Amino acid sequence: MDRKVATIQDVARVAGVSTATVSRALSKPSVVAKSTRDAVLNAVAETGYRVNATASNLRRQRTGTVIVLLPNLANPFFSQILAGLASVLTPAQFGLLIADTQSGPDPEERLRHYLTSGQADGLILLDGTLSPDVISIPGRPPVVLACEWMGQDLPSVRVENEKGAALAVGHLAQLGHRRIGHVTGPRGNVLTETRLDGFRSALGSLGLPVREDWIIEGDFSMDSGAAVARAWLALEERPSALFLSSDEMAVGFMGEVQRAGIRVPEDVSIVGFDNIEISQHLSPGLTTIRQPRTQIGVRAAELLLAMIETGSLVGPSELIEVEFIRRGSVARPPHEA
Amino acid sequence: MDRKVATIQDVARVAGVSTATVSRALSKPSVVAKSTRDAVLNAVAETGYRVNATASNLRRQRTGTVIVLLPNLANPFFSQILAGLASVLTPAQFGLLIADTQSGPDPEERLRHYLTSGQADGLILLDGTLSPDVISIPGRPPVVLACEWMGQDLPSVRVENEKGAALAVGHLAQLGHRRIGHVTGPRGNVLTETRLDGFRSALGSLGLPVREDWIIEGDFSMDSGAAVARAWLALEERPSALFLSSDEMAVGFMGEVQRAGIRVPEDVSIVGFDNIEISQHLSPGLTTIRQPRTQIGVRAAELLLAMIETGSLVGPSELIEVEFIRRGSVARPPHEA
DNA sequence: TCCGCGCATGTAATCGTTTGCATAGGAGGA
DNA sequence: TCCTCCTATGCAAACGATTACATGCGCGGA
Repeated sequence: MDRKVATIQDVARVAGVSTATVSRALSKPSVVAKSTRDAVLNAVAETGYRVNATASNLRRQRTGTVIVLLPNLANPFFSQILAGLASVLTPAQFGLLIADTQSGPDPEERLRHYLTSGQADGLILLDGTLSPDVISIPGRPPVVLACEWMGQDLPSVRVENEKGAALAVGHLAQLGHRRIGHVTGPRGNVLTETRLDGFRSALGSLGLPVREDWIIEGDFSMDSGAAVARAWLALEERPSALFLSSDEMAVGFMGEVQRAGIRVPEDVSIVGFDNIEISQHLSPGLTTIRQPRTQIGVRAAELLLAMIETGSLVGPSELIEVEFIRRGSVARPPHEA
Repeated sequence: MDRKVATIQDVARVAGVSTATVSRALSKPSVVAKSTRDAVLNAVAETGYRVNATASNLRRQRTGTVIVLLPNLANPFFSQILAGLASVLTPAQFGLLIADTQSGPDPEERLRHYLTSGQADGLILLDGTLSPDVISIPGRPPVVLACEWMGQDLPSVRVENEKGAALAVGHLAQLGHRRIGHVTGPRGNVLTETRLDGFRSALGSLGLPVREDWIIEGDFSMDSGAAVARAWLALEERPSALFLSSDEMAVGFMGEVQRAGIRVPEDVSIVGFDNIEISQHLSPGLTTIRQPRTQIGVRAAELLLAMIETGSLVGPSELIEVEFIRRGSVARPPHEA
């Protein structure tokens, strides 16, 4: 009896109806009579039937797969967004094809490949470095951006990056800091540029000078934070406070300067961005801008599902709020009032 | 011409052969004559044909999907293993269905569900807390454990956990520590138990006493590390060195005691386990046992692919080596010689 | 010259669902 | 009573690939 998995045929036989009715009873229950619906459900229970997703997908001309393109899976920031994605996509019976753009040679080419291969019903882009040109490919599946992306009006989930930068700078200025520096992500990345813009205009509106030599390029990683710390230590004139475009860089920076004997926050104030889990466990705790990462993933997945459902290539965008979180890594500046 | 995606029929027509020949030319090139093979390949190039994975899967009675069951996707430790898995599975045309056991109500039930649903060609288990009973389900797909699992002879990728514990304890003892404590993961978890066993027997073979009140239960998380720190601070008699079963707990512990004014390593020596990225960026750097996480994922995926290939439920197991990494968080004990 | 063997290819069934179209039967209005 | 319309169901054709089996052809040995 149970040597093989039950098919829809078995259910139909047991319930004494046709396979069409079984299919309908399961997918649109409203169109079948209550009595037959019950008979079908009983037969399903009796046979242990589970619909074969592959066959269903084939017939319905979909793949049941969503591709996620991200720069680095090992980065906890992305993996938490991924957790949000999975929590929506998995219950909706979609598989996740994860493509790490760092691991291959040509990310742009990979993106183009996925858009044309018909391997997925939709695409979620977490890599802000990819060029937006490719999305004009005809016949491509719906795409949602879960990171900012320049000048594109694709559906996206965005974060209030400018506001985050303004919150950081505003708090530092309020404490009395006038010499405020910034550590960016890699140039060209949209997160980098938006936060940098926010930083610049926040300084401007507070009447504080923008010192270009205090804007230092990093790449969001802890290693680059440590490298920036060494550069900062070598400056003749140092900013008294630093806003870093990611918590990871802030961690790397703080560790490196502490090992060099600098005290945080007495000698330098530090503000990060992200509120990764570790931020509250450092000594001192890291002041930062919180982004709800899981929520970003959840919303992006919901947006994409809606587009897949309707077969549309356009859709709404979502703005996710940020929040300033004060911890021990900031204080009044050392010398000035 | 290109208004729809090309099917194998189109290729066959263009190449002037049957669909069977096209299929063979692509999947087992050796059985078709060179001339026809070339004709087929040209036709493929001309039409832009890509095999429809869904149809192929249906016919071949597979799903093209591998399910990964892990306790917490947002944990960088697991996401890095996931990166290793993806780097093997994605090129092999397998999708990844990620199931977070924390997000649902009944993990055991979920596992049973996945084993019976026929939704996947294979399963990878990263959650050491799940009970091994379920694997006796008839007709289940192949399973690989990428974490230790008690007394099971399922194919698995294991790490030298006992040896790691021994390395940690050995190093501390060599520095002169005689009062060494241990912070475990959650009880019942296999990693927890193996490392605890390693800790106990290492102390034993060094002739050092095992103080049960110095063995404190955590749950691998930073938060629990901080909680343990508060417990440690409250002890009348404190161990001078602590081996923690995860770097995350060590981070939480170190941050908390530092904020309480304790100096690391002058007042207490700390050794973690994992070598997560942040370990080297802390101040002081965290001494730890390195586990190559990406490699664990890669090997697990390779093992599973081999089993899927051969249709076998058994396979070899793999032992991954660990390495002791000394950083600033350990020193000679404060009082004793 | 004929037979048989093996290689390369074609024919067609099959995987398990979904769904457009056809149909039966019942209700309700004239 | 008859006709119409609607609802619930069945029939059968897809979806696109793979593969067992059949076939045709050429070549070598007897």
